[in-house]
Amino acid sequence: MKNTKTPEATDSLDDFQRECVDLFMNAASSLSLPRSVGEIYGLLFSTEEPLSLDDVMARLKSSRGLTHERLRWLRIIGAVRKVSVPGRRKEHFTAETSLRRIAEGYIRDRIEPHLANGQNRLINLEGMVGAVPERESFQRGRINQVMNWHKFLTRALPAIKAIPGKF
Amino acid sequence: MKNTKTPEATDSLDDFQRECVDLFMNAASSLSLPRSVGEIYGLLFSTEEPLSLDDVMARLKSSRGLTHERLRWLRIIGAVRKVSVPGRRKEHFTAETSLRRIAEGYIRDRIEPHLANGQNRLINLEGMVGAVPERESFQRGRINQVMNWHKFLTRALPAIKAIPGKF
DNA sequence: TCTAACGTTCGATTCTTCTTGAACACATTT
DNA sequence: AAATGTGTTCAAGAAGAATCGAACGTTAGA
Repeated sequence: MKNTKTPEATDSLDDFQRECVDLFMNAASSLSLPRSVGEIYGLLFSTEEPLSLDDVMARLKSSRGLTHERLRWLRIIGAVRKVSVPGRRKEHFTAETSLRRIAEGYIRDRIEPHLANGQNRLINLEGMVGAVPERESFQRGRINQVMNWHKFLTRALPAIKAIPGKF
Repeated sequence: MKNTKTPEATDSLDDFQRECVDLFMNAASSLSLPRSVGEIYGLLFSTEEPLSLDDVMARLKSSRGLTHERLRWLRIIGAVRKVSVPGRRKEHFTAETSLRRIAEGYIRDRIEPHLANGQNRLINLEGMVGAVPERESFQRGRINQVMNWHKFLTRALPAIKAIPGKF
């Protein structure tokens, strides 16, 4: 008879893990992220030992493709780290618990690119001002407004790194 | 022959408006909000005079129900203000241009409720610690971590109101 | 080199969310 | 009160996003 089970660690979740999975699933959807992102993060957050892709897949009963996709996203953002487990060939993953680092990654990958793009669009907008002369001053005012936002955000975002304290 | 057009103001957008609509539509979807939210905000942002629900509907060629729904959402968040236009019966709307106020509204309505809820869940989580004795210290560490996040966020969010400057 | 284990990609399917349009409710004017 | 203008709600259809699973690549060890 062949052994079809993983060597250690059960496939089912304990209460603590179930509750964490649920907690982060909710958090994810209230940030408008896919539920499965929160689900996976919650599992890793509540599990002491690093898990492989197959471990995660088995415990959350989701597909290989999806699990892979979400783990990759979490890794890019910096919410999950790849760790090598001695004696095992598979890649293993563990949760990053520094909110600061996660926020930095999220900002870097999801917000800053849009800010940079917005810069170009602003320049573009300026070329359209004054097609109707009586609206020119209103339109210039609006562009100014957006430039202020832009300036504020490009200053405020890096400031997060400078906030003291552990979080 | 009956007059089926609105008394003043054309139904079509000028270049400046079109560009703003597009700009905010993109911004909305990169914040994972419905595109139509950005579309409506962009129109109001780029239009000097307040617009009625029917004005918005006509110019964006979208349905009554949707336009109503989105305008209400924008109003609740505080990104759009209701203004009364003398001599007109309909309600009219105009864009709030203070990023600070918009952010405050968004935080108040979409983030703080989840934080409050998270508080309860944390208490709940604490009851589950130690079902397996050897995991107890790990689990306590995690709960501590989340409590730190919570503490940080409940301090950081109100701090936004205190940031000096116009934005 | 061959084989087996593992990681990655992608078309098809399922599920959510957005959007529409028409019905309803409420207020204002005649 | 009737008629008209206006605001709100909701069931059903359309569009889009999340998910699955099988096929394909890649790497490690025999």
